[in-house]
Amino acid sequence: MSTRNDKSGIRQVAEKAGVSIATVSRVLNRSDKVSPDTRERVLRVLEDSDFRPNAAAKALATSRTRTIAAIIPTLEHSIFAVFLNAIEDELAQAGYSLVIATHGFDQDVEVRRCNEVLRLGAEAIILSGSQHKPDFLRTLHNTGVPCLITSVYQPDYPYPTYGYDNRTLGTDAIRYLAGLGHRHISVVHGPLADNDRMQLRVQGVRDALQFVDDLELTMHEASLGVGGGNAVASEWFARKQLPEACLCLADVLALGVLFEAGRHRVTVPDAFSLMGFEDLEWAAHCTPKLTTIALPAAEMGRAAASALVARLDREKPLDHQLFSARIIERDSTTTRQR
Amino acid sequence: MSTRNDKSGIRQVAEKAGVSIATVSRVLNRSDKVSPDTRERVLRVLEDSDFRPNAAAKALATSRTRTIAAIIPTLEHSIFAVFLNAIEDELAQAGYSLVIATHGFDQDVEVRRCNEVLRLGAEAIILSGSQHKPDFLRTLHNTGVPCLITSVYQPDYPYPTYGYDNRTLGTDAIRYLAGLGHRHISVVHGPLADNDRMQLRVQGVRDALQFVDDLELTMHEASLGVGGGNAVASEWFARKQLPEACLCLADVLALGVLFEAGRHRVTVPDAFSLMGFEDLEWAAHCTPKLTTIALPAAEMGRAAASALVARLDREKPLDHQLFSARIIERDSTTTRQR
DNA sequence: AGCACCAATGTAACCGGTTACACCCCTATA
DNA sequence: TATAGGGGTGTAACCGGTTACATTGGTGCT
Repeated sequence: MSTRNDKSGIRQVAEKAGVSIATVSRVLNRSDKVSPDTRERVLRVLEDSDFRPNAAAKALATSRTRTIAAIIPTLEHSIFAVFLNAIEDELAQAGYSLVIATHGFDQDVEVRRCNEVLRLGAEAIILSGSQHKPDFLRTLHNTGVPCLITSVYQPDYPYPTYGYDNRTLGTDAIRYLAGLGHRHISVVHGPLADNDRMQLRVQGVRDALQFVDDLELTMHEASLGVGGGNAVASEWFARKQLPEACLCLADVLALGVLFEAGRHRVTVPDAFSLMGFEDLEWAAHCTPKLTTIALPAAEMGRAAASALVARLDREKPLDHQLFSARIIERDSTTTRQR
Repeated sequence: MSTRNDKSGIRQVAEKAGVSIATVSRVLNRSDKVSPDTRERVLRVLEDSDFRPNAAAKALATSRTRTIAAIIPTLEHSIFAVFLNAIEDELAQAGYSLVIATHGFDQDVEVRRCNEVLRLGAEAIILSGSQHKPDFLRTLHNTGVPCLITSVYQPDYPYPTYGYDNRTLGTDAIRYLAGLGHRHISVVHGPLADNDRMQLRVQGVRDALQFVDDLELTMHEASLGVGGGNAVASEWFARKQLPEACLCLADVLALGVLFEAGRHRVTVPDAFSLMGFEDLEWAAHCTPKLTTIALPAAEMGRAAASALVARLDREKPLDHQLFSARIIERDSTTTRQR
């Protein structure tokens, strides 16, 4: 129940323990050359004086803040939440703190937010996606602050990427559906502006045209949410023209399509095969259970965090890393009955 | 393309502009007494020298970090993501940064994480729920760091709460269902341990017994996820005993119940009325559209953030604030046919 | 005894800003 | 003309740690 105005700093502790501030600092940090009994004495004082080291002072003296920033589009897509949760957990274990900044898919805001966290002292930056304001990455690189691009994997990219091969996965998804006998596939994707992950998936989908004969694709853009999926499917019902198969490039879109189908008393996969992308928590529990591509977001977050920690603590250079996503076959897809 | 080793600090800027560091600092902060032309000159130098003020130094000198921390159970429940997104946005506008720490519903971890962010220099803390480790709040209060309890509203609580009246909302939900003629209601809730919001809702549900005659409640605990809802409903189908109405104290649980019903070719609300709690994005888009209680999480986050900013910037004292949630009647509930 | 050496500890400079106070110079007033 | 007043600016102390270097005292060797 210490009263106010103790101003318990390292100097107060030093005085109480009858040693110099240097010794206290040494006890606080490396066990470096401090005699056992002195250490004991200092530790004892440290115990009951509620000393809380001033991070700003420490940061100023050492030029280390032990803070890493993640700059993401939004927290409201669960996939980012899962990703960040893993990062936060991993960083906490390594004694680092996470600062989160969101930009709402706006590249200008992203630059602004990045400058803010840099000013704040972030020692490393986790970015999402490879598409950024021109020069942004170069400028960032010039600051000397390590930076990791996540959610995409592009080994030829000038900065290290940790992520999935969104493009190939898009192709894989179509090939999978084609393998079930589907040739006319409706693809529902989210807004493409400022979202390169989505763009890559779409590109991958288009690539499939080269591999699959007689393939016909119909693209639909929808807002990234269950409502977006609803809207697209609702169109189909309005014109009474259902797809043979539907690939949604985000699980939430698939959920929207699924619900809309239910609203029209149409069941999946009887009426059409439905496939998602991401494998969010509910995908394994919906009806029918959703066939989708499992993105190991948590694993990626964990790896990104520990790579940056290794970079900062042990100078370990950053490299690209691919996280393999795989198709999870569940009940929402079926072979085409001819 | 500034080369390395510029070490652009306030002293370098001062030198380049031919003024003293005090003047640069003055230009950087309040417009306080600096002659227009001097300011102009300094600003010009500031322009092309990529000067980035050192936040640690500033924090050390001013004892201000302009950082606020939010300590929440997990990012993986969308409701928290929505909440944080709003906080982050609001803080960014006020020039504050948000540090996020999660504790995974573990009170000991919560204390630990709180100490970390405090050490890091958080000037205010946003907590979730009123249930914490004994003495935690008192100790926190003794540090002098303003703290806001969110997600609950308890005007008699010794620390300011910003939130909903979870208990009354629980009662309201049951009364609403009772009003539709339902008397035998199955209530599905998430784990109660270390989650007082859930406990309050359950308590509120029980309170309803005093207001509604012949009311019969059956409580079911489930893990907080779609899978949890599945499991509970699956039991009902296994023993072929469906509820007349089902209240899920979290939307995800309702989603699980809904999907399980679909799996057994049972439609809602024909077979039973289903009601959720939270109003997540998809609730307005599922089939049937879910009747639920809309928690204004974003509004609450925004208000919490700006209250703390007002407290820090203008000494405005914190108080309790109630956010009214209301029942959104949609299609998953119906009157009981006798 | 004298000396080298080393471990333990203290002193003080330093990190990069902020800001109290001193100072200078110019104008208004007596 | 002497003086007070005040705006603009600079000097230096300070924030609370870290750490290079100095200092001290003890041990082992010749």
